[in-house]
Amino acid sequence: MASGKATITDVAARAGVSIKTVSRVMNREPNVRAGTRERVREAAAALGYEPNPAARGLASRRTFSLGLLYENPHEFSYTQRAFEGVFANCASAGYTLLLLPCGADGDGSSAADSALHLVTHTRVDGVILTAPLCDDERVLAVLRERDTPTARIAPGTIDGLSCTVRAGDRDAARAITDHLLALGHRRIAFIKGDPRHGASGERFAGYREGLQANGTAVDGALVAEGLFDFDSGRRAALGLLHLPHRPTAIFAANDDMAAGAIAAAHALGLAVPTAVSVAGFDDSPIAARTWPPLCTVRQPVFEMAAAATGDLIARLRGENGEPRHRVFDCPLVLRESVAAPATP
Amino acid sequence: MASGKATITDVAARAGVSIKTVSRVMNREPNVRAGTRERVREAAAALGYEPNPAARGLASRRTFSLGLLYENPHEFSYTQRAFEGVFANCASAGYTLLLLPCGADGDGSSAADSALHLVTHTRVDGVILTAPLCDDERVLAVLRERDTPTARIAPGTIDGLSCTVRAGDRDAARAITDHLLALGHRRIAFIKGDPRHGASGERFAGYREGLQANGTAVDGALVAEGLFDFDSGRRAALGLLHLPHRPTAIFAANDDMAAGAIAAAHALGLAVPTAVSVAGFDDSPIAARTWPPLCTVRQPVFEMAAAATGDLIARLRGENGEPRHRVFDCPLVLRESVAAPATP
DNA sequence: CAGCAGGTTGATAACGTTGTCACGCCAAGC
DNA sequence: GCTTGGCGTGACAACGTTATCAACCTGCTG
Repeated sequence: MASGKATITDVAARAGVSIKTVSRVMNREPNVRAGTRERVREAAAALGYEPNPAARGLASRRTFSLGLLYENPHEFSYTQRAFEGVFANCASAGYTLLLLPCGADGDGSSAADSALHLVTHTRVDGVILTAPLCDDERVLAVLRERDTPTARIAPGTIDGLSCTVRAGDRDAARAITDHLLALGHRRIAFIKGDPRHGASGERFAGYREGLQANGTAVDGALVAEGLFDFDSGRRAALGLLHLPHRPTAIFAANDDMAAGAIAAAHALGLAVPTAVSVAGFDDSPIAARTWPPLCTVRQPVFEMAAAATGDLIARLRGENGEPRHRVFDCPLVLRESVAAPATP
Repeated sequence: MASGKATITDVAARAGVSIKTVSRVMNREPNVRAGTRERVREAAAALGYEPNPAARGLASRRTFSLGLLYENPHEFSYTQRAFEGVFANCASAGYTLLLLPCGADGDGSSAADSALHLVTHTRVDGVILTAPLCDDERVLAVLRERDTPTARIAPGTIDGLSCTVRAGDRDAARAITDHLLALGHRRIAFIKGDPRHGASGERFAGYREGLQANGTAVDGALVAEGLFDFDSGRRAALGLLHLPHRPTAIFAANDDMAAGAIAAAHALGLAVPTAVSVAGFDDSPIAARTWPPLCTVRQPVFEMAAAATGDLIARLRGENGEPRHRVFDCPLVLRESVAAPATP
């Protein structure tokens, strides 16, 4: 049980085979007789043998590690959930995961630098990008130049080179809008997300589609700018709620901004949902912690991240030709922050 | 600029020196003439040379990577902030960071297994443990057995083997309690944290000390059990607020439970802070997102994690003999969820 | 019965660093 | 002038895998 010390040579000696055969067994390669395989397995177990990843990496020119590149402006829970999904699939596939936060100091070049550093210095086999990095041209250029297999989570556009996963943002935003309309709301405000995220445009499009399909005009005064963070949502909502003819419902493009909108309503003495309904997007942990709890759509971040990782690993193994592009449904989550408007 | 391809041999050839000298320059070793050093640097830059970490690891028996082992039950923001702190110091010291979530399925052995896997399979140079793993005897035993340098964040006890950082939990809890007492509260309830965390006991002790110093009896009926998560806080608060002679203030051992307490008060139609004050602990993002915003103490998680990492890396470099033990102050953060009690 | 195809195995050379040790060289001390 | 000792440098052997290719079986085919 002198584990951590045994090498492939020790295992080979104990099993009475060559090191190459041990290597074959450890890597599940075919063309090893069942009996031999068994002997090697026993020897490895008896010695507590674990292949040395550095030696493996040196000889095979692979690291069996993936890099998760992210920018961490506001959406910490999104990142965390994505991480869990990526990790789950990495671990089961024998890959190791490196996290690389990119400074979100607005200085876009630093993200590309980080990506470059990740690829050259750590030599990960593949990279997973989350929004908004997955639409950063400089980052993508660096990865393309190195032929680094890439998966992108929630990209704005799709290319033929990388696997992508995204939520059905437009449909989900449409579903929220339809729900509000069905309850009788007509003055529905929208707080946009960070324009650098591809999802922001899609969610806004879903909102507009819903209104138009209902024959309700889109009132520009009811559309506010936000950046996906709590405070931008709070400020946008304050503006909307100060309008002469204020909205009866506010739909924010994510939960953090919706939480800000609820705080704004409270600050103005407006009860939610009696005086104003508030809806969000994501079903992040904050959605269940506001008062009242937030009506939203559930974005399956864990599943999306896991799928992206699975597709990327399949790619690394050369298992599929064309990169996959998946779209995930976001079911409606009804909670108390939305109700029918008061009839004046 | 064929970077990602150049090896130490190419650099040596271009600079007209041996590979050993290149190695010396890249590792900042002494005894290289300034002119030689400069020539090597230029050659390396011209070729876009980056040392191959696998080869380095193989030859030096080090990986220049650290593992962050954590259990992720409820405190996702804590973990995230700790990660950022650890990463900041890793990156600047040239270390790579591996994250290893441990299944928090109550099955304690799995954490030890994860730790074992981390050390044997990935061969990290050192490990950082967050609470409550840093007090898990099996995990510690595994690491001790392998002589793996370790840093622990928020441990319950201190040993002579690992670096530790922790918050001044007792003093901070005392400060919150004193603040509530100074405002005139006498019936102050406490919601305990997860007993597996060393900090839970300390925070409770600070609460008791505060009451006793003030000559106020500790009423067992006002002490409720919690697990650091929102829902346990909500339930505990519901129980407390249903007491015949209910408390005028609730002090929860962390912010997530305090947010649950606020939700409970809302659900019962009790205004915060008019009818009941609520205080938390951590100053996590949720504290600024509740309504009203949460009075709490700021735990400098980023700084704590960064310090732990710095101490661990110093240790790996053989720079200090005895492991350091640091304690961080937690300043009071006054927000609107706490006010003087109503005078009946 | 020779020959051939394909499954099974092993010798040996990479892979790109660091560690060890030996070799010049030069200044200081006798 | 001859040691001595430290600095600067290089040759070469690790480090523990995977990759290449040849060799050896075995059972069939012609």
